[in-house]
Amino acid sequence: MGLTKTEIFTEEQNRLAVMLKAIAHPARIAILQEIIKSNTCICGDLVDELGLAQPTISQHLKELKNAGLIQGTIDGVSVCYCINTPVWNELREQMSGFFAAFDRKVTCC
Amino acid sequence: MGLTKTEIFTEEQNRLAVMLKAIAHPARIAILQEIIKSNTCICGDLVDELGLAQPTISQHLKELKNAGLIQGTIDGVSVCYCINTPVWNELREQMSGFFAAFDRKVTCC
DNA sequence: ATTATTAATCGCAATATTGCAATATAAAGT
DNA sequence: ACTTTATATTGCAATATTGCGATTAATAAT
Repeated sequence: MGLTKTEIFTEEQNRLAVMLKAIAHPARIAILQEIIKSNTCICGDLVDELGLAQPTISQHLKELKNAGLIQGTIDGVSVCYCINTPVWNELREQMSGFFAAFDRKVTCC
Repeated sequence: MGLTKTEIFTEEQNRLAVMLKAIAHPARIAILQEIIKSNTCICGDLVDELGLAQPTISQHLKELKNAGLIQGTIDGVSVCYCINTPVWNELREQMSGFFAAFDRKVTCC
């Protein structure tokens, strides 16, 4: 085994899991924070900023891109990464729905 | 290798990664949604609701509990699970900080 | 053409995750 | 004490993730 049973869950649940899984790593959180702070980022900047090797950063960027959270545009020799707004908004809405659902509950076991 | 370099990241980044990693699975998203909807939940309800075996649900509950997102109270033969409000609020604030940081940015590469 | 510069890919070893059958634990009812 | 009910733990096979050295690809500068 070792394979997630995606077929028994809704499309929304699977989508949200993919997006959150992409963020759920300290390096990728740091990368996203850096991109948000600087608006755009190239791989080399992140290698200098965080203490990780270039292939490692490149792979994390790839995972964030696969999840749709960031987009990369070729800019000469380098690649310019930035937040992919539509997907970012999708995530924001999913999460706020999540939080809103609990919002006013206080009673617990 | 195969070990995340937690030491080079901030405490906040690592904390957020742990919380998001716990949520980042469709089964655990479904479990959290069910708990939020019903306010409290026992393991057996979730086994009936989702199509997963009892040990599998139990393990997912354990991971959510380890991350601090839920808490379980023994209630006779069963265990009553509910959202752990302080940690849930911590997550909410971290995420809203995240979203707020990007909020008004539109320019991209 | 040659050489930097920048980023992606490959290959690998170490480790983590996923799902479940089998089993164990523990409280409640008889 | 015995049985039922509800959950946790163990052990295992399949798969996924993590990090990086070595290499490759592709553009830019000389």
